[in-house]
Formats: sequence, C-alpha cells, structure tokens
Amino acid sequence: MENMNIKKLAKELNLSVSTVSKALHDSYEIKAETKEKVLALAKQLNYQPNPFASSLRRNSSKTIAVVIPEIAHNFFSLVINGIESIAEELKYHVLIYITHEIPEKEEQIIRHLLNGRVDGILISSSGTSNNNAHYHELVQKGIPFVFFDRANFDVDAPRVTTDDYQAGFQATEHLIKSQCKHFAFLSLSNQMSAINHRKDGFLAALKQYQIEPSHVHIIEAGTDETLSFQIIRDFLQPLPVSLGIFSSVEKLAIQTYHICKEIDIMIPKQLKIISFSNLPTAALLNPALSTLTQPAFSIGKEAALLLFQSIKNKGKIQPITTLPNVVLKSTLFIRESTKM
Amino acid sequence: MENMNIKKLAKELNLSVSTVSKALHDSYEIKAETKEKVLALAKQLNYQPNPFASSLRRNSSKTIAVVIPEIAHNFFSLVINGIESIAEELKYHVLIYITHEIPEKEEQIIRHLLNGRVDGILISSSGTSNNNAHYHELVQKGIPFVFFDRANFDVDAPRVTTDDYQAGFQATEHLIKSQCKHFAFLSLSNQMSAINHRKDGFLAALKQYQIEPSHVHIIEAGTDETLSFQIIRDFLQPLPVSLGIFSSVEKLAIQTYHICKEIDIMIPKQLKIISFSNLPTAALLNPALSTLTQPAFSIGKEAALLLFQSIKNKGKIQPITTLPNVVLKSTLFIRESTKM
DNA sequence: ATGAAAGCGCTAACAT
DNA sequence: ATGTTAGCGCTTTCAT
Repeated sequence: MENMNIKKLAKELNLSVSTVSKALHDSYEIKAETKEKVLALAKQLNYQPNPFASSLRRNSSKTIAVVIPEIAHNFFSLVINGIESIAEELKYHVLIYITHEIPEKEEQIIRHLLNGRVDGILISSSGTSNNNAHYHELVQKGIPFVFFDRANFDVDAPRVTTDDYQAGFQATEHLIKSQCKHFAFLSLSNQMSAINHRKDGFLAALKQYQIEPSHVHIIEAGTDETLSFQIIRDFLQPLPVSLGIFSSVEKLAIQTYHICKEIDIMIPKQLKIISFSNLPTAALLNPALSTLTQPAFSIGKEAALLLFQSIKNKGKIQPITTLPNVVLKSTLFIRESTKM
Repeated sequence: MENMNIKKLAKELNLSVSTVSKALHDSYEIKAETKEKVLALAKQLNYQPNPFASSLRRNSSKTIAVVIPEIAHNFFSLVINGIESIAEELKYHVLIYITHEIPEKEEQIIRHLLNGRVDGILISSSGTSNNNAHYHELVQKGIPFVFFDRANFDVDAPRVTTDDYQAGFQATEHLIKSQCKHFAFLSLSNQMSAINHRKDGFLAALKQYQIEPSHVHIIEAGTDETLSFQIIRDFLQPLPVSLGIFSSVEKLAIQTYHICKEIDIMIPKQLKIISFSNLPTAALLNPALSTLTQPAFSIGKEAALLLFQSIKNKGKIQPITTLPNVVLKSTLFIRESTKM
C-alpha cells in the first residue's frame, strides 16, 4: 500500500471513485453518512489527493508566481510576506522567480509561465519599457498578472505602486526646510519608472520653492558599483555648500555615507541625506539618515488581492475600462540630527 | 487554436504523438531531420508542454519547497537567493512557505507536501525538538529533505548549519579581550539549537578565560517584544560595570541599543555589544555594533546542492551511514569603536 | 525510425 | 444517492 489514491480508497470503502471524489469535495449529492465514512478513512489512511492529476483535469494550479528582480532587498522580502499572507489564506501556493535585474531573464521566466504552471503572476518588472512583448503574450494566453512596485506603464494590467512623486516631493521639501542650498538627486537609471517619479517630485518641489536651477544636480550613478562610487565621489569634490541629497535608492545613500567618511565630509553638518529605505533596522540605527519607507507588506497584500480577483473573474465578461491602480503612500521618518 | 498541445502538434506534422514526444526529448530513436522539423514547429507555434501532465505521468514535479520561519530577515532572503541560484541552474521551481515561527503551521505545511507536489524540501525548522512526527512521515514517504540553519537533531536528515559554537566562542573572546568584566548572553529561547550552540560557545570562552561565574548573565528575553524590552531594561538597571553583551540574534541587539539610548547608557563606553547580524547595511552603518555575519548565500547553495543530490539518488541503494552535515563559519566584523 | 495504445490520478458529465 | 466512463496532456512500453 505504498501510495494512496482515490481508487484504492474507493475500493476500501466499497464505493465508486466518483462518489468518493464527490464526498471529498463535500458535494450536495452525497449523503452525510457517506461523507463521514469517506473523510474518516481518508484521514486514517492519510490520503492526499495528487495535485497534478487535479490540476491537469481542472486546468488550474492553485499556484501563483512572484517574479522579482532581487530578493535580498528587505523591500521584496516584506512584499513576499504580504503576498504569502493572502495566498496562504486562499490555499494558494507561491513560486518565486528571481530575475537579478536581467530583462532577458524576466522574459524567459514569463515565457516559461505561459505553460499554465500558475494561475496568475505578480511582477515587479526588471525590464525597460521598450520590451513588453512577453507581457502581451500573457494577456493573449489569458493569464492574469499584476505589477507591483515597478510597473510597465505600456501594458494594460493592474498596478500596485507607491506614490513616488509625492514621496519625492515630501523628501525634497524636507531638505529645503532644513536650510539646504544645493540639491542633488541620486538616480540609478532613468529607465525605472519609480525612480523617475521620485525625480519628478524632487524637481517639482524645487520649482515650487523657486530654487535656482544651477543649484539642482541630477546624478546618474548607474548600477555598476565601482562606477557609481566614483561618480558620487567626483560629485562631492568639491562639495557644494549646504548640500542636501535625496537618494532614490538606499544603496546609493549608503555609498554616499561611506564616501563621506572617506573624504571627511561631516553628516549632517556639511551634507544632509534623505533616502528611500526599507531596512527598518538601518533607519533606526543610523542617526545620519532620514528615510522614506515604503509600505512593502501592504503592497504585497494589495497586489495579491488584485491578482486573486483577476483569477476569479477570468472568463467572466469584464466591463472594466479603467484597470485597478492602487497607489500607496510611503512613510517619512525624520531623524532629529538631520536638522543642521 | 487556443491552446497548443502535443496532439495538435503531431497532427500538424503528420507524425504520431509518441514520435513528437520523443523528438522533443531528443531521443536517440528519432532521426535528426525529424527532430529539427518538430523543434521548429514547436517553436513557431509556441508549444509549451503542460507541466502537470508530465508531472502526473513521470511522478516528479521539478519543484522544491523552502519552508522558513520568516522571510523578512535578511538572512532568509539571502538563503533563498542561494537556493534559487542552484534551482534555476537545474531548471527546478521553488515554492516558498512561511511558518511565522508557528510549529503547527510548519507541521501543516509539511503534511501537505506529502502529496507529492514537490520533489524535495529545504527546511529551517520552527519546531521544538519534541515534535518531529511530520519529518518522519517525509522519510517514510521517501521525500528528500535537508535542514538548514535550524536543524532538528533528532531527525536523520542532511543539515547545513553554521558553526555557532565557534562563533559564540569567538564573539565572547572578543568581549573578554576588550576588557569587559561582566558578560551577558541575550537569548530568544532555549529551544533553538543554533542559539544554544552560541550560548555553549559563550560559556566555553568564559570558562577558558576563567571568568568569575557570578559575572556571567544569561538573559532569556523571549520572543514577545514588549516583554523582552522589559526584561533587558530590568537587567541593565543597575548596569554591571564593564558589561559586554553577546546578543544571539540581531533583534535583541537592536532592542538593547534603543534601551541604552532611553536610559542613557553610552555604547561602547559603558557597554559593548556584539551580535549576530545578517543585515550588512546595519552593520556598516552602525558604529556601535560588532557583528557576526552568517554565510547565508552559501548556506542556501549548499543546502540546495545536498537536496538535489538526495533527489537524484532517490531509489538507489544508499550505503550512507553518516549523513552529510555541512558546517560553515560565520564572519566576525569588528568595528574599531567597540574598543573601549 | 515511427506508431498505437495504455495509463498516471483525478473530475464531471451523464447515466441509473 | 451512487456508479460508469471519458478524458485532461503527457510519457513509455511494446509493436511494426
């Protein structure tokens, strides 16, 4: 009796497979007494339905995929937590795929998932806007998907993002009010929508407060670590007076922090930094950094909820013209010591 | 032509399904010319084999599960990265399950996985040693699994852990050499093997350096946050002279850090802290903390490699009496400022 | 080198 | 209320 299956279970009970199957699914066709008997023996013999047989038959996998650029950012860990909390409740399984920020990798993963392994996908895009054929294939195949954090705005899919414009504006306003005179925006790339929205907020705030344009610096540090160190270092020498830096990502803020140590710039006396950060620990421990924290767990939850809604609605006529687009706000943590 | 399948593909090619299947699997029975034709059309029509059909038929899922207590620790994120790097290479899929440190949850997940959904499982145990029936069921079912980080030593399964004893010894030695006179060990629970090994290392170092036993303090702070804050606060008032704290987990070190701020204890002047930490950022940013960093990525990799080896060897006669037990070392980061 | 056919375990439409 | 049966899409044994 190596592996239990519904056939053996049925034989043991002197019932037909279909009766057993119905009983296990609590069908109204089966009388209570039979159900009890079936459930009891199933439990006793430790019967577990084969998930692949039922997936094959029902054409549904009870599984979703999460496709993310990196997991070793606390942000994505928290998002996965949020996703898992919903999936667990709905008895769905969660597959993780990591693209390592390589667009081709993402394409490959998404293309693979066209095979029906999952009922839906949550994506934080690693791609640039010029490549979205694979998303369209998902649409064509009828596989629901939801973007979170990094959305591709050329694709008609629900999105869950943070209000990066607002956060950028708020962060910059904070620097302005802390008596900064020069303002720098540290960017990873001008291809990432979230980062660009942060920049837009940054620029809008500076404009509203009528900051002299020559005092505004946009630093494209890029993703290569050695290079970005050099670019930031070059920018800081010579140091603009009363510089306020808004770092669009934590990594660049930390690099800046190290460079300042290296070339003896005092934070926050000579230089103020405010950065996005989803490492609560870092934010709490380091007195030199004001941070913008994204509601990562909620993003995961919201995205999962939207996805499950789409999965449920699949096939139904959907008169939705405007796709759901959830925008959540970041939280600004200001440390006292950033005041000059 | 909604969904491609092997039947339609075969019809299109005027071949039988079996020939097509063999061609797709590069069987030696099929001549090169035919293979090419099949592959070409498969690509053109974007044919993707149904994973559930083949899983059902082959009784293998090309999927592994990772069961962890929490994902929002950087440690586990890094481990997953390591796991994913191997799984990706071997074209395996990775399912994530989070137990939230609830042993019953872990049991439930493991029991569910007895249904064959995965070919193997990587577990960081949330359970106490008195409950391991579910692990034995895995053994019975022949589902390979590997423990990482938190192992259950009563179960005969491969383990990948860090040398916590050695790390504990090293950390404590560092405190001793920094002229500390009193020594405290901050523990979450005395039920977790890793933490206990750290404690053993701590005690062994103190013994070797002949530290007066009355100067040794074991603080069981527990997992409840409010409670642990209170327990640590109580311990620090009044403050033992030249206290060196070895925190078995980062969370308690951070709590201690905050309490010190709150009740005006100067770190590292009045109090030194050394802690396990897998948040490189925190370690880099905070000058008050010396840290022990676990080789998380390698742990994930090693664990995955062991698992895939077990999966491969399944069914074969295995004369292994001593199970593989990989022990990796943590890295000690000492910040200058912790020297008094 | 290719094909026919059985069957993995389950579900559901259709009897009875 | 219960049973019979076809078939989901694939792999594989056994012909040819």
